[in-house]
Amino acid sequence: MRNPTLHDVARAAGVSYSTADRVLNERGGVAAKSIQRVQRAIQDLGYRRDIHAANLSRRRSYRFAVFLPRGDHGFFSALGRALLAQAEARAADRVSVTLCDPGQRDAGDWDCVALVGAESEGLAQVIADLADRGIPAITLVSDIAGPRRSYVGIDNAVAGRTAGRLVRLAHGRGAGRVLPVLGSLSLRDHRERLDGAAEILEASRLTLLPPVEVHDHPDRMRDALATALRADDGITAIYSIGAGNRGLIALMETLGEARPFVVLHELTPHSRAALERDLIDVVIDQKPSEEAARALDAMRAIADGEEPPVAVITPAIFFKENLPGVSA
Amino acid sequence: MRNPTLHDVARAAGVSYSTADRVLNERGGVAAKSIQRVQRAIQDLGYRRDIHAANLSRRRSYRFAVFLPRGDHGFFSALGRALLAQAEARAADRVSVTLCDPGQRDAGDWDCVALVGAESEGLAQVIADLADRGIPAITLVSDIAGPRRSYVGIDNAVAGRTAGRLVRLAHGRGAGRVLPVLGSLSLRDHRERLDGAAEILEASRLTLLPPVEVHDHPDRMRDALATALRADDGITAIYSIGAGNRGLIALMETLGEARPFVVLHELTPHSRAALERDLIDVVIDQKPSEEAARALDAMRAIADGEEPPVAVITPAIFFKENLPGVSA
DNA sequence: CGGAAAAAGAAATACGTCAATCATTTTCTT
DNA sequence: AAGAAAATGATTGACGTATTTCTTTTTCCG
Repeated sequence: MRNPTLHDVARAAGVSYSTADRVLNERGGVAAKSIQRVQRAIQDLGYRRDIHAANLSRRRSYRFAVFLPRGDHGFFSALGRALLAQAEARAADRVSVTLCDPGQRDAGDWDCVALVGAESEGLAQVIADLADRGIPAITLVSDIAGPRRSYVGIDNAVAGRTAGRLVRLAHGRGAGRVLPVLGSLSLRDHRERLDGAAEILEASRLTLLPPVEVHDHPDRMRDALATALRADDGITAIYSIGAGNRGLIALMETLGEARPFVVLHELTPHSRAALERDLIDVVIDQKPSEEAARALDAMRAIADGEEPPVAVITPAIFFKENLPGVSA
Repeated sequence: MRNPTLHDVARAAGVSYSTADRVLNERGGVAAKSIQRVQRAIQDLGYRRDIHAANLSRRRSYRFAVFLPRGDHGFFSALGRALLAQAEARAADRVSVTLCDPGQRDAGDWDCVALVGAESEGLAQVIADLADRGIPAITLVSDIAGPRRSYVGIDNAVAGRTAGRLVRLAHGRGAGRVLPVLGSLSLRDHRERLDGAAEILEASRLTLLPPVEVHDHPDRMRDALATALRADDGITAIYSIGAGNRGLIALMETLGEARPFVVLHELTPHSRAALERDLIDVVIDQKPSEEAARALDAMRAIADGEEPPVAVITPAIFFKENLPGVSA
């Protein structure tokens, strides 16, 4: 009943433990036919290396680095916190996470690193650098062009379509004008969300207005929105694609009952409070803690030489009515 | 830098390894003052037992049992599959899961068991029985009254409120009549969902009709719905709380464009296809695979003598537009 | 066939914990 | 103070794998 050990494999293959070990760990210096016999035995017995015993023996720990954009970019700081919390929770599994600054030259000896995919910056350089050093990498939040890598994050186009669907739902069969607000059109994720929303709104009686860029800044958000609403009193919905929602919320507070329907991203204490106070209608959340958990799962699998599980995170939709309790 | 071992603890406490071990594993026969010194050292050094080394040494495996209602009750069979899949994925962590029939007398030697909370059946008996044998238990899907246990599942009241919110959203400021369909009013989760939905609809211009009981049966579902729709042509929305949705979907197919707004539970191949074909509007999903994962997390923590993490699962909301890819 | 190289085997130590045994020391009883 | 009991210490061999060193056997080549 017990799982077979490498000793069992060796016995079944009719070779010594040493040889089985040499094959398993690809140490070389083994005749082709021995390799085959061992692999055959591994197959037959369904042998799987006991990864915990192996880790114990080689005193291995999982040293992961995550490069997050610096600054208090709401979602990224939440993700950073979630990653550290997850690492703490997995201390028993020998997982450690270090948050790094993407600007800085890195010379760490990592088992795997995670990067936030963004086209700007010298990211391609960093990746090439890592590849040179034989360090595997995954991307977070937003995938990146280039050699295929494992990706953990939400599908931004799906998020945008979800927003579009919610806006449509809120309008019933009626008409309306939807104002998209985003950080910048040069940000890939923002563009993807916008395109996703546009795709859904196209087929309806709703008009998607040209997007306003507010560079994720609350004050600009507030001013730009106030201006836009003054200029066009037919706006029935706002889709806030990026950050800076404190400004949006503050503005909604001044409008009272007559405010447009509002969809925004990321569940934060602010957006949560705004939902509860009926200042906004829907929050689409990327679930940083789930993303952190899946990212570590993927990195561990890669470090163990396994195939990382596919992990596309379905964004959560929160209304006032289904806010999670204290836990999340 | 390395984590302290029990040897380090013993040295720091000025006792032998044996004594430290006796304290750690509560083997008894240790003087009070030695106990204190060891515990002090554990504190000071921040010692944490290497659970993997421990498991290796005692050849431990996690033997879990899950009692699921028999029959092809859509969600439960999905949950069962998810549990087995999760167990397979955690084989490296020595996790094994056995699905059991709640009717049968059980004499297994489990490290932890999970039960579906339902008031009926001799469940209280089973739980008492387990307690006698010193086997810890958690509840799934629907919590149960009685001594506090760890619970993993969605909050059905929240799910119901979510459905209510979606129905309201779909009606804008307009009026409408909402028909709830459920398996039986005697099922706690169904009642909870209904109450949740009622709570949200109350404050609106929508009327919540008396619920129809269809006993989770597709044919009854279809007939009952057809009858109801014929009798009341003012029905603008249907909230299907339980199972048997194949019947609902088949009926919608015959109605064409004029069909009411439909919210139902559980993402299955059927409901998924119906979403894609615009036969229904929203699916609220309990995420069986996530529930399985969290359940195993909780069971493992309990078996390791740790505090199980709180895990209330926020139901996912699916439209046609945000259906997950192949993976989920 | 002889010698070198390649392949295979044997053995030991370690990782951190568990569990058991036996010897020794300390503490308690009366 | 003697003897019993309690507490402590010392030691050992697992668990399944990694890793190294050393020896022995096999294979290959000229």
